[in-house]
Amino acid sequence: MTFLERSHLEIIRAVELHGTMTAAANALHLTQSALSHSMRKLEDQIGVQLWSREGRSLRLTPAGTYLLATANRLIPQFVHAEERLGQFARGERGTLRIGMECHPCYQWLQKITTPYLCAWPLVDFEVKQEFQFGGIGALFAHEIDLLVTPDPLQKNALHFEPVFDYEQVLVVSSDHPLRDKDHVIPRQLGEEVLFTYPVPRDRLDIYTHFLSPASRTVRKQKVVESTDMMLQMVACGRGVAALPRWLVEEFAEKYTVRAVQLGTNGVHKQIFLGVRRADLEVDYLKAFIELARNYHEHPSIESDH
Amino acid sequence: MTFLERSHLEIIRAVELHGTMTAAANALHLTQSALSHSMRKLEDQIGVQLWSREGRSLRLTPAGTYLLATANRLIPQFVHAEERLGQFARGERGTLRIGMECHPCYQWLQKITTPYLCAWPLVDFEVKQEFQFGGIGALFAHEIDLLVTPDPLQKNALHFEPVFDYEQVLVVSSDHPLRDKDHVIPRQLGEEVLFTYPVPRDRLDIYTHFLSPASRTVRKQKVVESTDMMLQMVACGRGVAALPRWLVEEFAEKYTVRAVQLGTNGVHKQIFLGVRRADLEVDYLKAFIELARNYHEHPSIESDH
DNA sequence: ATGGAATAATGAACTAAATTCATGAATAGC
DNA sequence: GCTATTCATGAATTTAGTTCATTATTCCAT
Repeated sequence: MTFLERSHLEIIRAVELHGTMTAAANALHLTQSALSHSMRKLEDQIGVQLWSREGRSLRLTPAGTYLLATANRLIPQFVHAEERLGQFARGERGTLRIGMECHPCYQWLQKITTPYLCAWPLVDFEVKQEFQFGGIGALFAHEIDLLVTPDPLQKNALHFEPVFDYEQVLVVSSDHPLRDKDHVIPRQLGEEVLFTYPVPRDRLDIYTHFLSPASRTVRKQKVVESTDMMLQMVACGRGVAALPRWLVEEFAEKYTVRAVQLGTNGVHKQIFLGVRRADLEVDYLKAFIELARNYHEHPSIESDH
Repeated sequence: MTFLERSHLEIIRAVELHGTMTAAANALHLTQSALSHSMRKLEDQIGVQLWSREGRSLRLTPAGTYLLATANRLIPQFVHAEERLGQFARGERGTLRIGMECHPCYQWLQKITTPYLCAWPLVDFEVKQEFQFGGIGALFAHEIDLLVTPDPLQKNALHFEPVFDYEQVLVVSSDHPLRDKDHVIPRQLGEEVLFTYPVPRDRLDIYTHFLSPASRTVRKQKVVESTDMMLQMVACGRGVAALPRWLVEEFAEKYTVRAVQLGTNGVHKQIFLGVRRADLEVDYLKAFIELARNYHEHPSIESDH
């Protein structure tokens, strides 16, 4: 009943990677014959060809294509599991895979990273930003170990920890009419060009917390990839943007822009750290959350250098 | 370097599920000794205990807990992959990639699609219309599996099946001078505006089978993207077009247009389904050709509702 | 306490499976 | 055509996994 082995997945990947069975066999330190026997047996068992043999070359059938996709998904997880087991063995135990679900989070993360890496030199650090099934899905699927997000979710198996409060503000150029206003109201953006990161509107605070509740919109929305680019455009009067206040202050020397409060009360946000509850015991993970929680209490001190 | 096998994952799951190694061994149709040896070897290789042996019972270590979580995540994916490969084997699942070489073919295809998708719910369906090296080239290059074309080609490795006969007619508005003619001759289009799909003239039947043989042309040719747009323009007297008769009848309720025979004998065409001969064995492909062949025999019945 | 039942560990014998070796057939490129 | 390369195949061989038989431990009932 169970035919499929890790070795089959390794082989189909290697054949795809190296082009021929012979080359794949060398790469795997096996003979071409071994691969041929092994895969032929699998084909017999599942009852479908993985490759169509055309002349002396192999072409993946739909079934083969599917199996290759499966292999590309599963093998890295085997490799990662072995790595982590090795880390358990050496008592280091740690690849910290962090997922980011918001652009400003990334700027914040960079401030935490340096002190953490110093304190935990043996912990490998990976940051991912794209998730097929969202950040929460990535946590569950063990693609990541820690999720940085503004949207916590009440789940039994997950724990969310608030680590950073910030205010989302409007960024305008230093000669913009709104520059010295105490605050701005949605109507005042009606004729503006708004620069945003390339994400859906329902993930942009300026829409969900400011424009949309007032049923207002801007003249035009333009997406830019990077914060630098965004501030550059704003600085030279091409439009406005919405960013965390601390981020604007950070870039104050580089770009001459002003921050204006959004609405009469301001838009106040929190960043959360999500983690699988089972991992709350893991030392190097616990330490990261601890560091993050303590760090946000003195952001002004750190940024005053 | 690669220790971890599917069997290890199966074992650690079974031990957790059944409580003891002995029970797990029975469930897996192996002996207790086999499991003990197998897991012991893995522990030696990775250098860390998976269970702490407390008396005669096993308690998972942190490393073991991690491996169990990995197993619970990966094993179901193996099982699912095997199920899907089984579906491929039984011809239930595949990807049917269809290439279209003519615009009216597309309308025809849509009529086949619905019954086919119902009959083969697990077959993925893709339709492509642009080919770098033509439809035949796309078939050879395995870009597509099925080519819908009016131009069959005698090739050893390919099989072409006629699936649909139709008559290409001139479409005019309901107050056009030609509306009640028995047929139209090339000269009578000399002052007309002709709407066509955006393809080269040598792929347009009205040129290859009607105008060009008589060395005639129209006053002006205008291209439009869609059949709807084409009929709309014709209906309001902006020009004429050439379409399959059944297509015109299908749109008769929506647009008040008339069909007039092209020339004394009419322009009669066939649509062919091209397939690689090697694929004639594939169930879900065979079924599509079968369905297409049977469907065209009663087009009038279907369109009379 | 103590014997019996159940557990996992261990080493040797055995079995099955995977791998290699040697070879053949097909084919792409020169 | 010829050569080099590719994948397939069958038999021989090696490796790995499994069982068998046994031991040590421990849990539990008496």
